[in-house]
Amino acid sequence: MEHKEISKAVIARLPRYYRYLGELKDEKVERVSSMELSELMHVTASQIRQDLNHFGGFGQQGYGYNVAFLYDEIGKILGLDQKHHLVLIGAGHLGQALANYVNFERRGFLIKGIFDRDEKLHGMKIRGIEVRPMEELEQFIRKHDIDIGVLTIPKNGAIEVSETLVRGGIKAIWNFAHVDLNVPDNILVENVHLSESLMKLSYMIDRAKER
Amino acid sequence: MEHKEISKAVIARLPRYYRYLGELKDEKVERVSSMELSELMHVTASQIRQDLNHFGGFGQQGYGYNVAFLYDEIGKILGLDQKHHLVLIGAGHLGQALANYVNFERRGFLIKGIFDRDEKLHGMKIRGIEVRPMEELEQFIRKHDIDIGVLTIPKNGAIEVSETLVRGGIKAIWNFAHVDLNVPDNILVENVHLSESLMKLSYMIDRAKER
DNA sequence: TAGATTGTTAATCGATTAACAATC
DNA sequence: TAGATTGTTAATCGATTAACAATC
Repeated sequence: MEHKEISKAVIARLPRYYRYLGELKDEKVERVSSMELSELMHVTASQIRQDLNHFGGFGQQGYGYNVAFLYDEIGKILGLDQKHHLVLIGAGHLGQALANYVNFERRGFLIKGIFDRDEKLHGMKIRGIEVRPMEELEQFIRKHDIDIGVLTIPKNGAIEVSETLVRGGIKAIWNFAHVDLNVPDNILVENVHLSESLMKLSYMIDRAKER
Repeated sequence: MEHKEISKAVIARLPRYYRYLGELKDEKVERVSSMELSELMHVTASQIRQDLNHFGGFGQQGYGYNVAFLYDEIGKILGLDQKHHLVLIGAGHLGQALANYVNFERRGFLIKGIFDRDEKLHGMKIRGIEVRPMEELEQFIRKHDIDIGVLTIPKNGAIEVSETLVRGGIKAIWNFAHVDLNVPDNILVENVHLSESLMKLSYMIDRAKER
């Protein structure tokens, strides 16, 4: 599959297509046209076709798209046909929320280890996974071939832990700490800054009021 | 303050400016130029100036921007000088993570009530806030002048609860459930779809591999 | 005043939408 | 075959970057 730098905007829309197609598939819908999908998702049919064509022709003229096929193809594009090994750093509520979220596992994201600074938590099990001390983190990544580190710790420790993750050979960091990590270029970072999301909402509320 | 439809992209960047300015302020930095900030944040100086000028001239030629002043101004734009009243629906791990996050409160986001379907949780207190039954939700919103409903429940219940929130007179919904809510136009929705965020990361990992 | 740096206009770049020929 | 709908090119729209005059 060739690809000449697909824009972030396109990629950001793929999971949403995937979700809608999954729902259609569950409803046993066999085919869908870009126009039907467009009405369902409130985006233009043109955008759907344009987006999908970045990855090759999944549809068929006069017919539309086969739901199950397109669902699988987008899944492959998103790498959901592969297993990813994660470690979770920070066994607080947020960490536990993620660890308990069954759907991640269903999509191939397997939490292999959980780490926390607090020794009172060590040995405790969350969904069968033991909480380990930070000292073991670097070794653990190496030994268990971990792809993704999930940072659910306060921002103070985040930078230091991100360096440990990098030393261990992680490929990507899913960062919930409210800092921008400064990692080498080949390490991928996806930030989830919840307070920034809330501030956006706050902005919108105040504007809406004025009208 | 006039404003002619400021784009979402600009607004999405404001909280990040706010964060960096807060840090500079804590370090007792008095002034900052768009170029200094640009290097710190890895964005163009041009973009910073362009963004800020949507809201009026906060800087001064030959000087730059006063950190404390700009911090406050952006805070006001984001509505952080005002109190917002929230209710949290879903007292699971994610809900508890949010309820325990002190910084929200510091920024004026006050959790007034927590609701859950599970009656075993009723009466339990999270950071001093009692968990209440869903039946009381609509009344509670009206009575306590609630702005924002936070949905930290599985997607099955989310649509129904969002309707209750709307009936109660909520202004905005911070939605962590993996569905798109279909609410009236005047209700604002900010989605946090964690699994979609993780899928983006997965996509990037698989691309990086191929090179 | 001279130097620095903003505010703002103009140029570029990229993403979205529209249109339509290709084709199932 | 005729009708439908894609794949794809072209047109539009918007966002980012560059440039520079205004001004502190």
